[in-house]
Amino acid sequence: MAIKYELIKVCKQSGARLGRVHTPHGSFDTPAFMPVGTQATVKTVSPEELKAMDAGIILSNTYHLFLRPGHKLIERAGGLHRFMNWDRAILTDSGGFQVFSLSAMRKIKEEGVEFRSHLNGDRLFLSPELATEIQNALGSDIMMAFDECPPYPADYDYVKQSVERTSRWAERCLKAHARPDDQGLFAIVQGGMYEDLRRQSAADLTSLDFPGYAIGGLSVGEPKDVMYEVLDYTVPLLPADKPRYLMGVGSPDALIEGSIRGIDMFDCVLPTRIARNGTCMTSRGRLVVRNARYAEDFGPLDPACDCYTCRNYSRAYIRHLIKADETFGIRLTTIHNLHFLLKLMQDVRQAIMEDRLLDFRDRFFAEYGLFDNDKGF
RNA sequence: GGAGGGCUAGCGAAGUGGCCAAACGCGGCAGACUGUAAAUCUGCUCCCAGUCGGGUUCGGUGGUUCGAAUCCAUCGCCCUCCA
Repeated sequence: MAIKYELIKVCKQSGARLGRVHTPHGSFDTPAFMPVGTQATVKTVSPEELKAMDAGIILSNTYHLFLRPGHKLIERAGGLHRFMNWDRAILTDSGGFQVFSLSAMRKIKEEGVEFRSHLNGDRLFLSPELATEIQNALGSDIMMAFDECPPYPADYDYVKQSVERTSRWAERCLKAHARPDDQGLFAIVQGGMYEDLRRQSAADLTSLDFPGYAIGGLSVGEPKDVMYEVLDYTVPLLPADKPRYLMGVGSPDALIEGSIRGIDMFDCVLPTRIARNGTCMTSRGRLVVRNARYAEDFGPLDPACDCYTCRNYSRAYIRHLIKADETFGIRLTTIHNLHFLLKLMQDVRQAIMEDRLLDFRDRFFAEYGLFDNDKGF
């Protein structure tokens, strides 16, 4: 087995899990946040910078690399790790999310999904077998099963057939998987906001014994309390000896709430995307550094932060760079936001170790508020 | 001295009798962003009210007209060419 989960400790106060996931490219501690590098790069930052901020695993994307530059090319380059000069763990998403995000230009069939390339309109076809073959060629440490991520809201009958198809597809991925000793294949539990469908999905997939399980189809527009409710009844359906991965979640409050509910892995484009759009995560809430109020603010983004950006640059300077379209500006905000989340997860792990994650959450929220609130300090 | 062209909202630039408070771009202000079609997208950007609505504009002034950024006269300023 390529992927092993080691449970280190359960927080007595919250039930959260402290653990370690072992991969062919090193281990990472959980709960963990995984930066997203869709096109074989975490936008604007180098592998060295990612390591400096303690990223142990990053994401990449099957659909995007299949289109460009092509998985065969990456295979010839010696695999994705070598191609992008990243020697720690890589998780590749299967393209299932693109079934959701590119819904206007694809058609779902039992065999797979027909896409029109978002780059040039080419007709493409992605199936469980092809998504698996591509990920085998890329050589990621963790591969994801090709799933269908239904939108929110979606009616019960639709989600039910989607769950059943996702289960059939997961089984096909498992069969097609050519390198189980080198790469772990995770299945994705769907079921929308319907408890019995989540139960059905989890039962289907856990019977196939994957080395890890993801929860998909959340953070697609539903209210946060709905997402937490789904987690409350879905996480307990997953085996305790395997990592549990909540896909697409990355606001600071949700990382803490997810950890409390027993999630081990998270990924999200939020920190990197909002960074490029001039918004920063700070210990005191969201800070839109491009706002005029920071034009002459010569202090750091977050006084409580010790990242490269906060140690060396002011809000006024970063605002100037972003307003002037200088790429260094979005590099600085990206570095800060990633550091912020990675550090947050370190703090979460420490709190689990000391059985005080609920206390930590309360203190964090008192300072931070919810992600939506800009305290604008 | 002569001939021609021009002056429109913070900037650039359309508009050449009514559908014009005036396209579009830039700049400015704000918002959104959650397994990345995103260094993107959306809204606002003369003044007051801020839902309706009201007021003052298209170099200045004076005309023509039911009606003028648009036509006429005149003044000012800018640019090009010839002397």
